[in-house]
Amino acid sequence: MNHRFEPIAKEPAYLKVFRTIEADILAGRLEPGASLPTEGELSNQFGLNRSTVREGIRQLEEAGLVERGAAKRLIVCRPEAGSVAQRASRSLAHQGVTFIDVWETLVLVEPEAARLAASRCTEEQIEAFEAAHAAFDTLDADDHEKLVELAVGFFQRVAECTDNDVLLVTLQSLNMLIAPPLRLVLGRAPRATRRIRDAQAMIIEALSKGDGDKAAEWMLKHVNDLKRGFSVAGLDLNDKVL
Amino acid sequence: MNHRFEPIAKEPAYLKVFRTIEADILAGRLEPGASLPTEGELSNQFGLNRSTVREGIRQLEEAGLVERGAAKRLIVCRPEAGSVAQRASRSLAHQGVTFIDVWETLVLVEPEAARLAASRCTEEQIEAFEAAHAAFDTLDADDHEKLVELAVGFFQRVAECTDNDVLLVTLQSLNMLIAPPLRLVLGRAPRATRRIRDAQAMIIEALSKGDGDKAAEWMLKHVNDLKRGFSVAGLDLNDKVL
DNA sequence: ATTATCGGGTTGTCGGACAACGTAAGATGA
DNA sequence: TCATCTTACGTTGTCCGACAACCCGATAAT
Repeated sequence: MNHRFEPIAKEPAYLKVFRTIEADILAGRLEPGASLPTEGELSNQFGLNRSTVREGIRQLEEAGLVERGAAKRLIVCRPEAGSVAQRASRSLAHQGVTFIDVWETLVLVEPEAARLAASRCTEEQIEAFEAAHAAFDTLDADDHEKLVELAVGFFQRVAECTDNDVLLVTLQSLNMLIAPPLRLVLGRAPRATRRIRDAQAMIIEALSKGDGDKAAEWMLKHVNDLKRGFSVAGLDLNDKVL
Repeated sequence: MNHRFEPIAKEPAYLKVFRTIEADILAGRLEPGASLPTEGELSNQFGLNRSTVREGIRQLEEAGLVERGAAKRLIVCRPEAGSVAQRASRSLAHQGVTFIDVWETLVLVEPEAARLAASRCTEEQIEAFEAAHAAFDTLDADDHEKLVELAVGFFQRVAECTDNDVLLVTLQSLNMLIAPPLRLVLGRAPRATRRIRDAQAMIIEALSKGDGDKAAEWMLKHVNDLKRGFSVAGLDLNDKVL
C-alpha cells in the first residue's frame, strides 16, 4: 500500500564527480599510480564545466586519493599508512581530546602491540631500533624537539613491527598525539630523557629476544612514565592535547 | 654564517584558503556552529576570486570541518566521532587490509575496551543494550542486513561506554570494518545468529554487573567466534576486507 | 491566523580568458 | 651522432562575468 520512497538524492554535480572517481579508484578500475585525464578531458567526459570538475578534484585531493605528480598530472594513489594516520590524527585533535584519553588508549594497546611486535620483528627492524637508539648518546640535553622525534619514532617502529596494516594506522594516529603533550613535559621534567632511553633499551632487548611478555611489561612502564611525567610537570590531565 | 632558508612554499591559493580557515577553526577562533561568511564575502576578504575560494571550501567540506546548514550557509562543525571514524575507516579500506589484520586488532583492543566499559557504563547505556538485544527475538532469520547492524551496533555501544573519545574513534573505525566480512559469513554459517546473540547476552550481563573480567573474557570469545565463522564459511582470511 | 506571492541574496553551474609553468619536439651546435 | 638549446604547445591555477535554481523573510491575500 503505502510504499516508501527513498528521498531523491539531489547531490551537486561536483560531489558526483568526486564520488564517481572515488568509486572507480576503490573498485580498482583506476590503479594506484595511474594518471587521471586532464581537467579538460574530464570535463568533456562528464559533460560538465571545468570549474565544476575542479571542485570535485579538490575533494579527491583532500581525501588523499589523488596527488599532483610530475607534469602536474593527477596521479591516483592509495594513500600510504602514514598519510592515512595523519589524517585520522588530525581529526582526533580537532575533536579536542584530552591527554587522559590518549594515555588510556596507549595503555590499552601499546603493550599488546609490543608483544605482537616481539613475535614478528625482523633482524633489520631490530637494527633500525638500535641505530635510532644510538642517537641518544649524541643528544644535546636541551634539544627537546629531537627527543620528541626519538620518542615518537620509537613507537612508530614498534607499530611497524606488528606487520598489521590496521594496527599500524591505529597506532600511528595515536602516536602522533603523543608529541604535543610530550613537548610540554620535557621542559619541566629533566629526568625524562634518561627514563625514556632506559625504557626503550629494555623494550628493544625484549624485542630482539622475541620475549613478548617482557616487551609488553616494559612498554606498559614506558607509557605509564609518560603520564607520570605529565603529572610531575604539573600539567592537567584533562587539558586538550592540541 | 650560512643561514638556511626554508624552501619558500608556493602553495596554490585555494590551499591557502583551506589552511587559513582550518587553522582558525582548529584554534577556536571559529566556534563550531558558527556560520562562515558567504562565498562572495570570503572572496572579498581574501582578495581572491569566488571560484578559487570555492575550491578551498570543497576541501574544508571533505575534511569534515564545515557543512552546509540551513539557508545553505556554511557552518563550522567539529566533526563528531562518527564521521571521523567513517573517514578513517574508509581510508583503511582503501589500503586493502585483510580480514586477518582486522581480526588481530579486534582481539587486541575489544576485550580491554569491554573491561573499561564495564567500569564506566551508565544505567541508560545498559538499558540501551538490552533494548537493542531484544531485537534478536523479532529477527527474521534471513534478514542478514539487520543482523549485521545489530552486531556492529553492539560493538559501537561498547565503544561509547568507554567514555574515551580517542578509543571511541579508534574502535568505531575498526567496527565499521567488521560489516563487510560479516555479511559474507552470515550467508554460509546458519548458527552464527545464535552464537552472536548469546555472546552479547553474556557481555551485557557482565557490563551491568560491572564485572570487567567477565566482560573481557566473553568479548574475546565473541571476537574469536567471528574468525571461526569466517573459517567455517570457507573464506580466505587473507582476502581484502573490501 | 494561515496561506500565497514576491524580492533579494546565495549557491551551483556555466562559458570564456590569460599568465605561469613544464613537457616534448624540433633546431642547433660540437 | 649525440648533447644541448630553443620554441611551441598543453595544462594548471586564477580570474571575470553571467544566469537559473533555490532558500528565506517580508508582504499581501484568504
